[in-house]
Amino acid sequence: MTAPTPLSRTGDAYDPDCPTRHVLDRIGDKWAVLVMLTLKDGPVRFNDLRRRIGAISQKMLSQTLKSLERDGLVSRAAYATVPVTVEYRLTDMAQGLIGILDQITRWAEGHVGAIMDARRAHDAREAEAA
Amino acid sequence: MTAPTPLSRTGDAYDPDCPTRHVLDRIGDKWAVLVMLTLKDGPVRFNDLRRRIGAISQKMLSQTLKSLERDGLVSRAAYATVPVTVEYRLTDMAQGLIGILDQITRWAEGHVGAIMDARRAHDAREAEAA
DNA sequence: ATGGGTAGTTACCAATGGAAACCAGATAGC
DNA sequence: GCTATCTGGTTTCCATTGGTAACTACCCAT
Repeated sequence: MTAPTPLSRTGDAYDPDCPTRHVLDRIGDKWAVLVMLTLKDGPVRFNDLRRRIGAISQKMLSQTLKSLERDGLVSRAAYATVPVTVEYRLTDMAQGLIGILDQITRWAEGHVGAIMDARRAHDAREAEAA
Repeated sequence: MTAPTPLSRTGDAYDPDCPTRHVLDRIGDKWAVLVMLTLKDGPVRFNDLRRRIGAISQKMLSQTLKSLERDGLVSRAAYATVPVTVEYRLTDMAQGLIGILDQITRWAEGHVGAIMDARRAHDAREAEAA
């Protein structure tokens, strides 16, 4: 490292300055992934999202939607209906990501048993050692 | 599973009691993903992992490795060498997951430009509104 | 005028994450 | 013997984050 070198090697996710890392941080956001997955079958309203996800607070939902919108992954549309309707939907860019996210949920569903077994075995070994 | 009611619908990641959610939470862990990606080409020692990832603290690395080991995604092997050598490697189960994680990094690398553009456009609109 | 629906924001508090110090055991240098 | 350095962590403390619940604001129905 002789020079300033802000020339982020695109393949290197370890460099905190590498923009790829920002994207990875978005994936590494509990709620963002869940929100995107909830939107994959079409637009959903704010309170409807909240009810579907269940465990999310209004604050975190609002915050998560804002950052997803900022990143161009979700778009917001407000309609001047009786009580204001605000619909959130995935952008075209997000569609490709959803496919991968779906693979993860499928992997998770397929391996959740093995993971739970591993946990039980591990905890048993722990208890034994204690 | 003779237990009362925790009959989690396996397809429902929204139920906080659903075990799939636990797996998703593991993916939704910034460091866990980065650690697994670092281990994908073979076993790596503790301090070596720390140096490669760079931005991670010892505490978080230790914590992350422990939970990955508990979930059966990473295995730990200690060798009685001069200074103790501890190697971490991905388990067979984790190999399938790595493939999907790799797709995410590839997606991220391909779309990081569009995301940064979206952010800039969004921030410009924000500033204008203010 | 009270309750309920819409979509959020705000304030306050608990939990999490990060920085840096510290621990334990052994080797190497002076 | 004393200090430095390597290994792989643990502990401590503080800042940031996330969650809970209350509040805004507007409109409709009873």
